[in-house]
Amino acid sequence: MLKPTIKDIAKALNLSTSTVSRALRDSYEISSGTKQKILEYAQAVNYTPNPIALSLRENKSHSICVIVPQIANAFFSEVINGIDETAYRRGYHVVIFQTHEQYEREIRDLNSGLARRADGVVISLSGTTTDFDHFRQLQAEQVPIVFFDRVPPFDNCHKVVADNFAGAYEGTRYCCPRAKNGLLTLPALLFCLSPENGWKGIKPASRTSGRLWKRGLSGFALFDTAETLQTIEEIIHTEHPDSFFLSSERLALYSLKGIKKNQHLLPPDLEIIGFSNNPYNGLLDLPFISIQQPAFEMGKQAADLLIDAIESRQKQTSFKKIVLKPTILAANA
Amino acid sequence: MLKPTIKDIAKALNLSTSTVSRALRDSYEISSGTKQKILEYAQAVNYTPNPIALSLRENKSHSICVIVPQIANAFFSEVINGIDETAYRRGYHVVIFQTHEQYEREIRDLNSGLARRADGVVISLSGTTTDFDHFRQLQAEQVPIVFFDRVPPFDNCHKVVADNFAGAYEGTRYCCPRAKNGLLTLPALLFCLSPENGWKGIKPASRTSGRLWKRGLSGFALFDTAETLQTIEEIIHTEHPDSFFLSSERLALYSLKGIKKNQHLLPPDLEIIGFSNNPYNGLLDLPFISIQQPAFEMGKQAADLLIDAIESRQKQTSFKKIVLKPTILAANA
DNA sequence: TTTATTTACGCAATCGTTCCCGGAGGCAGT
DNA sequence: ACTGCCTCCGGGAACGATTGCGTAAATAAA
Repeated sequence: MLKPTIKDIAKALNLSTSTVSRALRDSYEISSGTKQKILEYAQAVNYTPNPIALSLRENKSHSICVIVPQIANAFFSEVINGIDETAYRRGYHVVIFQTHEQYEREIRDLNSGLARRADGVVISLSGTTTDFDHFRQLQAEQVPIVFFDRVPPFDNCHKVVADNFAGAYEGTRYCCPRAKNGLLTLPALLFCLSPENGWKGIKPASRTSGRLWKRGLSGFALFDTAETLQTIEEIIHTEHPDSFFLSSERLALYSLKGIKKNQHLLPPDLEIIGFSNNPYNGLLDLPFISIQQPAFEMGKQAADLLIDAIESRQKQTSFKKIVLKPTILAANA
Repeated sequence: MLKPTIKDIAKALNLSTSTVSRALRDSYEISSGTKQKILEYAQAVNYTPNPIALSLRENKSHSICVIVPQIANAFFSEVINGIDETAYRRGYHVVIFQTHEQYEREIRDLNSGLARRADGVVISLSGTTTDFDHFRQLQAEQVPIVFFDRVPPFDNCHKVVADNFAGAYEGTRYCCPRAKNGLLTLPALLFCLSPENGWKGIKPASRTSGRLWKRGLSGFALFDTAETLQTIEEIIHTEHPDSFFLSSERLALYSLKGIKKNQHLLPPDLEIIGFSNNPYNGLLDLPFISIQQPAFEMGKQAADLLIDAIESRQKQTSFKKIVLKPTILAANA
């Protein structure tokens, strides 16, 4: 049997749909006798309101659109977990989209999420997004939107980020004192970590210790796993670094593989530091000091911020930026 | 400005909504002149059909409901990735729910997913689900549903699983020949791996090598991370095993932490084997042989199976069971 | 008894779209 | 000229729910 509708109930009880609807919403206009009859019958046939009909009427879907570069990633999946936690608690559904680091898919995901009348968007920018007109557009249309982790370079929007400056600073301070031949970084994602914060986070620390800094390759080639591996191997062979700074989760994994494979070429007191939320970090065979972003908390706060924005009917004028502290996890801890 | 509707276009061009609708669907009943005018105008105002209205009319949402125990898990997030891949390709949206291993939430997730008129469900059972009436109910209501990995013990449903028998068999064969004091397993999830397969997978291997097998604790306490850690430490202190079989991703992580912490109590040629999809497995400081389930492929196939079922209008009478081969990843490979 | 007020419900529009009818006008065949 | 048949388009119901408005009956106030 198909899902019963209000019409079915009305017909069965010889009432009008308006009466049934009002009874179900416990309106004062309906006598308690009628109310009870309707409630009982609805219970009996297991009536549930059709949210699609409601969405159509109210132009609201009670769902939020979550757009991330990739789901299968320790950081993003934990953020999604946090978003889900809050959304579930506050009665929203979570619809997921992946950009696979592609600007074009970001646009398409955004369009298709909003075509479905998502009430708002939580997003972490794709690695190839350098143009932000599509977000300007959404802002003009008053679509509630919250950015997390990889955020756009302008201020009039809600943001939830980790304090990557502090993370990188503390992390490199931890690492540098023992670094001898320089610190090498693969800054593929640093522009996302925010250009002003990522490098600032590293630079002061490096000046403190007075070490040589050298950039590795930059750019998006490093999103490709094979290329990451190849790049790190090249660097190892030509530069013989004794320390590494790995600026993102995805980068970390394949860099570590490359380092492990060529470990015989590297000094025994090798230092590696990087952003990573992988839960296995404490169990690695490599001296990997990870800067762990508070992913779950970021997700929770981003969702709360978004739902607050959705539910406050008034036009957004002020914007929040929430900054959370990362934690440093020493190798083999 | 709000999204333009068919009605807006009709009004602007002095036509009826029927004509506009037909023109947009390229109906033969509309003259090419009119058609072109409508198409051009639609393009100009950036018209996109309202999928909610369509859903209401067709009683179809073009979205699939995905229910997993947890998102932030290397295995499940990769499965979701696979589901998303297929769903995106075939024009469906993915709505995610987590049970957190709770039967009650499984019921609620199922209800709320279907209340939103999801066209079908892809699900991996919660660890505390022992009763399957809710699925029987859905089957009676002809809701398309595909189970993966943790599947119910009856046959008349679609399933996508890894060949855990082969995985465990191969894995233990790999491991056992060198095991001396017996193999110890934490079978918390083995009932999910399917009672007949999980243990069968281990037993033949153990008989082959003639070793002693001993069960660790069973039950759901092991879903709790702190308790997993405590349990594994107890086992280490009392049993002094020289090998471990860890039957799930979540179990693996905390067991490994316990093993690492107490490594000094264990023999140097320790053997550990278990199901795990963590990408860092090859980089661990422990001799962990992981049985990797083809998570992405499982997700893809599950989604294809589901969408096929959704789109074949006829009542399902035969059911598919897809079995995929796991791969064994040697330690430090 | 008449009038005013409340109680308890029904009617119909609305959201955006599709699609079954029906119908006007043009053209050819008889 | 009459019938038949296309071509091209509009009217209106339907999907499921909510809600402003109207109104009958019941009750209260005069």
